[in-house]
Amino acid sequence: MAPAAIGRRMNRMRAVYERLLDAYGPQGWWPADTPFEVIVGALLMQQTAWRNVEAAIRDLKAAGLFDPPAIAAARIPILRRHVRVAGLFRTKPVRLKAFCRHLLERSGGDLARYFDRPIDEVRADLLAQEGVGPETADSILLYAGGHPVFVVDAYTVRIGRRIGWFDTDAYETIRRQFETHLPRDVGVYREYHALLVAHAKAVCRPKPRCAECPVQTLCDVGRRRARGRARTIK
DNA sequence: ACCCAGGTGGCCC
DNA sequence: GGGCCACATGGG
Repeated sequence: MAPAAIGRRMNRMRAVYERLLDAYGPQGWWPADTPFEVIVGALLMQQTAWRNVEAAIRDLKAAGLFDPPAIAAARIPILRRHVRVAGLFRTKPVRLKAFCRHLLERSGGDLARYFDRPIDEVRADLLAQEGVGPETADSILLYAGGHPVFVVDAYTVRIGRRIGWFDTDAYETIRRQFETHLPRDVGVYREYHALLVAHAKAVCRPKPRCAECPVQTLCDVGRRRARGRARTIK
């Protein structure tokens, strides 16, 4: 794409960011006290309402099971009891425990040390863990490790498609698009992703509530797509 | 009684 | 590369 076109796309992505920020305010994500809590939340969150993840985290804390050594040493039936509320209870406890064991082996459970490598190396290491796909890996990198990667989730895909920014759900394609057109800034990446989630929960639902949409800019762009002017950026 | 939730891994072609 | 499926609880 020509530099001028990249510039226009960049301006539009930043304009939408400003609109979202005006509409919903700073989200201050990720909602966690420590990097480790980000990791636990990311592993339990998959395909589950956040409310239930919070309950599971509270339960684990109350049981004294909230650091890598404790979880790595816990028996699966015990872990299962505490995370059951987060669903998928046959896989999540096993993956959580295995991940903590890996953290211990890799860096003695020291997360600062774990993340202190080139992004690509940490990302590959995360993706090699059972139950860690691209979104979970990038959530951990961005919100726990402070690495500048843009997180793509189902909400990002839904909103982006409706706006007409892309016509695909290919994770890497969409991630590259955001990272290409935004400044490489951890703060912006964190806030943008959180704002997209806020927007999806508020009005950009499976059945959109466009009449109540406080971010008219998005609707304007959406109308362009409705007239067949959408373009997928390669 | 549905549908949905901040996915992932295992299939298949 | 893409499409479909099971996984499991809890809330609307």
